[in-house]
Amino acid sequence: MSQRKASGDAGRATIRDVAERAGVSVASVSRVLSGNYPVSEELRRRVMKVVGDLDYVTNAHARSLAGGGTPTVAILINDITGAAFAHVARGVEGAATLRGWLSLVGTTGDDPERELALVNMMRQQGVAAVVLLGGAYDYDEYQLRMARFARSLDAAGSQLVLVGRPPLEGDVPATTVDYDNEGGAYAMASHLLSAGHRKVLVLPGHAELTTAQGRLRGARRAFEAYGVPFEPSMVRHGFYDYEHGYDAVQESLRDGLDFTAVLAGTDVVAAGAMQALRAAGLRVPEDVSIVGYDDIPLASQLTPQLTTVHVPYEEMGRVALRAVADRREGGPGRRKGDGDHLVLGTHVVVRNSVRPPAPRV
Amino acid sequence: MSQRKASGDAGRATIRDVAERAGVSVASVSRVLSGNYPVSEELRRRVMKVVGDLDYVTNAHARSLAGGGTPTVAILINDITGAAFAHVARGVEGAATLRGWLSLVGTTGDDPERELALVNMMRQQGVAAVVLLGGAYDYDEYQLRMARFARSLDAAGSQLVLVGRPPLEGDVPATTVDYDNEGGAYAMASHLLSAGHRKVLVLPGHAELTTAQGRLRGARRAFEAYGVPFEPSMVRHGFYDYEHGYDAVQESLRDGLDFTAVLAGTDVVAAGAMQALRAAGLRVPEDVSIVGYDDIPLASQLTPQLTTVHVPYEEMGRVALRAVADRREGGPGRRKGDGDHLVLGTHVVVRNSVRPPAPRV
DNA sequence: TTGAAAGCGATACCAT
DNA sequence: ATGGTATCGCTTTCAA
Repeated sequence: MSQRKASGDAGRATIRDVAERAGVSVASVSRVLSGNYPVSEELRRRVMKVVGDLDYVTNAHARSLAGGGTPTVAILINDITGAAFAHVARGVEGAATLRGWLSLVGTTGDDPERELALVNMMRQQGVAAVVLLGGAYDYDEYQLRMARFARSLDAAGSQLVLVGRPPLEGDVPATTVDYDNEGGAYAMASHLLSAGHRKVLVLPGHAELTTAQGRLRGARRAFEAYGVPFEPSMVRHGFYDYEHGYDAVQESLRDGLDFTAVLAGTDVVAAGAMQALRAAGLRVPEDVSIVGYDDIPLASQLTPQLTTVHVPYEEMGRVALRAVADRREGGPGRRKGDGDHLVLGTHVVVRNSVRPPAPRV
Repeated sequence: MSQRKASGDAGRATIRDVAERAGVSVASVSRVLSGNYPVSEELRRRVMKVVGDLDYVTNAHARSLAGGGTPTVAILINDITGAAFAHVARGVEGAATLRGWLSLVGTTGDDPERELALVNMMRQQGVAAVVLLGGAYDYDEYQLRMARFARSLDAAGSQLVLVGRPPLEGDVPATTVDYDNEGGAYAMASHLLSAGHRKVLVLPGHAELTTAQGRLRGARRAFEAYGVPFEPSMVRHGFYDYEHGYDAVQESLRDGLDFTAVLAGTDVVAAGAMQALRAAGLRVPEDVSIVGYDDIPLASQLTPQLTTVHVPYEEMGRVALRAVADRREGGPGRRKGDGDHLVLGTHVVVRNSVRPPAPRV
């Protein structure tokens, strides 16, 4: 009987417990378990037997400290509840798990304080990378903030990855995985214009949000291309939620705005708009056409099914993780400190929510 | 200049770097940072200055090893993409963050192998608890599997928490946070019956899934209470997805089944059913009524808005985390090894998808 | 192939 | 109030 522990049940078994009980050295146990070193069949057998008996698992903290350790990615998001987030997260988590990596998740709730606290927490954890998800509110301070994160993480041997927002300015050690936001909006608006719509209610999202800005730019460009004047009065800003879509349409109707189509900033906003239209006795798409953006499952679950812009969220997640992994292994011909910028394509998915405008009354 | 590191930039700064540079002992630095010990103002100032300059953060692994460390909860789920999951996760994550805890996330994809691998991985991480989310497929092996998880985790000073599924049988050290699944189904079915419906198409979900079983039981009990015969031929099993709802209704229609209402196992299934009904030229709720289950945002975004059963997902998440925290601190009058079973209430949310059945043709 | 021992970075006990 | 140091559990030279 060993002196310390009466008889092996106090707390968690350690590698030493396994070694003693198997009558071998801790080094040997370590080697058997890591599997990255030649060991005799006999040794492996004896060790594994004890490991099974004791239901032993390695202490990840000790392992990390000593050099080994499972890489971990941290996913940070404003609100875990969005469908778009879920798909990016699935992409990241799936790719991470495939490589045996772990995924941490944190929500910032749009609070810079919490964001900072979380980034530091992740830095303490020694994560391989911090992945920031979703559009950002591009205030003055924002660029500095992110640059600081990037450098802190980089200095600690970690990385900052921005997903779904524009790359940072200047020479900042961060990777960006983005999608052709403006292009998608351009194509979507063109679709509406080519169907004959000229009076379009535009609900791009919150004015300070990078994604909303891009979508608005794309729409405006399409109008220009079609030689159709873009009326600022037809633009209503607001959050990317159902209520905003509902309220914006309801108010526009009340204000006597004249429109034959709604270009919504997201599918959820489109859903709200649709409901408001119907509440006002208007039919979709017979009286008013509606298009969304994101192509989350909701888009095809609405009636009529929504014509929208497909964004490859899950793939973005996978791409982000691959970028992290590549970079860790000293990516091909890539200076450390270099910022990568990857852009994935978007495309319009035509369903049943658009019809040519009804002849003017 | 110290001998090892040329000049403080190799990798991450350690507590020793901070101590040297501040001209104090590592013990002092530790005390300043932990803040759980009296230190002079002067010392604190000097240390914090250096900490700022070096952008130092403590190594979480070392800290854990040495005794301290941030508690972490692991959330395990089949598919991260479900709305119900998102809300439970938000509850858990929110409550965790509130306490300064971290949240790990893993997806099992319905694969027992991956589930086991993940549980072990979490055990290695020394998590405070593993929270398993969502209904389970209750095969024979299931109970044994979970019991094994529970004991392993318990032996390692961790915990197993089951959320959204029935408690385990026997004396297993696991906590269960569940909702009144059967009661909700009973109420929902009663609502339909009291509106006059007698021919109801029931889509409870996959037959082996605990949640589906409970919902089916609830429905059956309601029929009995109303003295209405429950026709097995009116029940169609399938996955909890949009396609199942669509296909089940389409096939039922094709098979000439006679029904005036659909009792769907989830809101998503209801959405699919709704679409299929409309594709067949039937109006909701004028021709056929529909009810769902879960009360995810989708339910109120559909047209007509769905009458459904509200499940307090987010609260379940919070409750689960609180249970973990309580237990860690030696919960009030609770033997270690005791399994807790918490059940939250559900209730029907009446919206616009139900009408009394149309007079028979 | 296997074992002994030196760290990894922090905490906390024991001195001072 | 502050400093020295054993220790946490594991990996990894270095020897044998």
